[in-house]
Parts: sequence; structure tokens; C-alpha cells
Amino acid sequence: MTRDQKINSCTVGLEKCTCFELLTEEQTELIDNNLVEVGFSKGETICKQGTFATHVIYLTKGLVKVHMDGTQGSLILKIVPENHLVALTALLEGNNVFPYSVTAYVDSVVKLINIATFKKIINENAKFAAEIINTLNSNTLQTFGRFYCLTNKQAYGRLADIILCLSEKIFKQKVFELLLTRKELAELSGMTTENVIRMLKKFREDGLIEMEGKKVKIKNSKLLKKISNYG
Amino acid sequence: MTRDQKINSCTVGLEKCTCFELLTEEQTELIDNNLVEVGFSKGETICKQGTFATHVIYLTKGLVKVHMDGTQGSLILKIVPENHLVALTALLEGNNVFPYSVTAYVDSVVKLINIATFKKIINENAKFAAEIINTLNSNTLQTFGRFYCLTNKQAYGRLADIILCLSEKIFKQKVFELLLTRKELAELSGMTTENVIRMLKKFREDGLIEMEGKKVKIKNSKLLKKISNYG
DNA sequence: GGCAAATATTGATCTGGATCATGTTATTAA
DNA sequence: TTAATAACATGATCCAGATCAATATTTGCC
Repeated sequence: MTRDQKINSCTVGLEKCTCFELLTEEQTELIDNNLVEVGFSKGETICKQGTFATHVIYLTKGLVKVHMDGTQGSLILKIVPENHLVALTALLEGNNVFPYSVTAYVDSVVKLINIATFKKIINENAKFAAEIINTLNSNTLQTFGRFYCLTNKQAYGRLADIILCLSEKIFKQKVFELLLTRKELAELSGMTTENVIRMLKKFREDGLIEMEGKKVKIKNSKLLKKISNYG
Repeated sequence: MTRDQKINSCTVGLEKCTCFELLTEEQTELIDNNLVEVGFSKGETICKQGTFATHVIYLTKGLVKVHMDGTQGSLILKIVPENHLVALTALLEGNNVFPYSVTAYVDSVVKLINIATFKKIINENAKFAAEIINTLNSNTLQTFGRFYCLTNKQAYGRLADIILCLSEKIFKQKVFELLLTRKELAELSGMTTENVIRMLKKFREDGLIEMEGKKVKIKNSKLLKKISNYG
């Protein structure tokens, strides 16, 4: 069996959400009349696991994490940047509560879209539904990659993954302001804060990255990718 | 923060697929004219990660595993029992290859539905599309549970999960014929074969299960659930 | 029916990363 | 301005589960 398939283990979806362009004028108006726009500060819970799912969330501005909390601790399923739909799982019939929480990493703005309205439009507009199917599949693929990363890679590989993901997908630059604390990085890469610190130090010593305060600079992304890819 | 949420970590979807009941006569005929039914023997690859995704798979009979293989080994994303759609991710626009492989655990029969036909119907029939959205969301929820299980639980908890899942969701009995080898159980619960054997022995010694040849009997499902739930 | 190849089992050893302890430096709030 | 709190850092120890090694047992198949 060949085991050389490249698996994308990045944490965020890439594509901008385009589904709303497929609505009729009437449907656009219906949505607009059935949503509220709300701001959340850094650290605030946008939706809480276990509460009634009365709306779908569209992130207008900011960066959020989607996480499940259980008896054995917390798992970050994904992080979502702006211009993305967030809580589509809420659409599932017969499951009227959020299966996860959504928390703001930075100050964020969301549109809360009434779920009944959203469902109504899906059932009326097949093109819109098709685009939602596309979004769901894209999310799934994303999650599978992260799933693989967290279960099959070693700690160095997981951390390299997260750093590359932040650089390439979120901030889209080699040099960026790290918004996340070591603790948050640890949660994201599925290890302890202490180990994130130790490993970042190692990365610095080996000339893979440079850090000054909150500024992070990718020095050797090729080798970083190798580490991500080996484990 | 409360951390007492019950998370379903079972590996398979529950609901029977009902989407085809929503088709018009014409659409049903269109599907029927664009599918082939194929049998696969135990162990055979039904679709291979990285090959062109030309069809959606509907499992008529049998039991299959969906898995991703990469440089760091293999990950079983889920197992799927009969009467379920399997490779819906293939629908994703711009992603024309299967992101995972599907392999038969036992002799199985599948319907391979032409993907263009499937997409055409989604774009024409909003109710059908809505049902597909429902299925996708159900799958997602399922995967999240397994994701949580594999990343946050200890080995005993993971094994207990798999045994309960097999008993309750797949075979729907307290006593069942274990179709899977120790090695397959190990893959499924994310540990080594040796440890599966040791832990099964421990479960037997502690009176949680009874085993005779391939027959497995759940003796104390309450305690087994506790182990699954603690870790 | 026999033999090669999986599969199952058990014990000994090793190790990646968690946990614990302790201290230092930034923020935040009062 | 300072007290409190959270973030950052580093070293010492520990442990769940992997890896390795060495049979036993089953299964498929010519």
C-alpha cells in the first residue's frame, strides 16, 4: 500500500462563502429581515454547546474557534476566519441544539440568521442548496485533514502545521502578529502549553522561525513543511 | 466552564437514507439509468483515495470502512453500514478525486451513481438537496464525535466505545459475531493490536464482556459505558 | 491434509509527551 | 503605583501506550 498521499491538515476553510449571490431579490430580502448583526469581544462565547440552535452564524469580521467540550476535555474542531458560515450543523433536522461552542479569538462581528428562514430558502432554491452542500463538503474535507493531523502526527508535526496554517491561510504572510497565546496554540495543536514553548524554542534554535514579541517570521518554510509532513 | 456534555462517539451513522423517496418518477428513472450495481469481496477496495471521483457510492449490503492514508499511517474516519450513502464528499466542486478510500469489511454490494447525474438532480430538486444537506450534517456530527473520542479519550475508553458501537449500532444485539480481527479493532480504536488484546483480556477478567471464538457478549454495558465516558 | 501465511497472545523494554514544581515577566485592574 | 492575575519559561519526573521479541493458534488454499 502506498502511503504518500499529501493530506491538507490546515485548520481553516479557504474559499469565501458565495452562496448568498444565488438568492433571488425576494429571498435576499427575506434573509435580511430575519437576521441580526452582533459584535463579540475577544474571548466571548458566540454560541454555546448544548443550547438551542435557533440560528446559523455568518462571520462578517474576526476569527473564531469551534470547539467541543466533554468530560475528557476540550477539542478545537476548526478555526474559522471572516466571510464564512460557521454553524451549519445547526441545520440538522431532529437535532435542535448546537453540538459545539463557538468562541471569538479576537473582536468579531457575526450575522445571526434565523434557522427556519434559512431552511425555507434551502427547500425553495436548489442552486442555493447545492452551494451549501459544497460548503459542507469543503468543511468536511477540512475537518478530515485536521482529524488526520491530530491523531496521526507527532507533536512537532502538529505544531509546524498550525504555524504554517496561520501564516499561509489566515494571515497570508511570512511575517505576522501572533494573536494566539501559547496556551491557545497548545489547545489548537493538541498538546500542553509547556511543550508548545519548548518546541517553539527548538524551532527558533534550528532557524525555522524568528520571534520578537508577538511578531512571528517564517524563516524556513520548506523545512517546516517537511516536519509537518513527516510528523 | 462545565465539561459534562455527553458526546456521541459512535462510529456509524444511524438513520437510513431516505433521500431517494423525494425524487420525481423521471428523476428516479434518470438515476436508475446512470448507476451500476457491483459486488465487492471482504477486503476489497471499493474506491481508492486519489483516484478520480466519478460516482457517489450507495451501500446496498455489507459493511465498509472509510479511511485516509498518508505518510504518518492510516486513519479510519468512519465505518458505514448498509443502506447508507458513502462518498458524498466526491460532490465537492473543484475537487475531483476521492479524499479517502473505502474498503469492504465483509462481502458488500454497492450502487455506483454517476456524479454528474447526482449533481444535476441536486440542482433541480431542492427537497432532495435539503435531504442531502441533512445527511451531510448527520455525518459531520458523527465524525466530530469520533474525532473527540480518538483525540481526547484514553485507550480503554476508546475500545469500550468501539465495542458498544458494534453492539448497539451495527449488530443491535448484546451478543454478536465479531467480524473484525484484533488488528482491525486496533485500527478502529487508534491503538496497537497488542494493546487491544491486553485490554480485551482485562475487560474479560473484569466481567465486562464474554468471548468465545468470534462470539462477543456484553455482560455489563453500564460499566462499559462508564469507562467509555470517563476515558 | 498439510503447510505457508495471517492472526492471536504474552512479556520485556522504551519513549514522547504529560505532569509537576518553581520562577520570571507581562498585563490588567483597582 | 502597586497588587493581582495571566502568560511565558525551564528543569525534573512519570506514565500510558508503543515497540520489540518470541511463541501459539488459526485460516486459507494448493
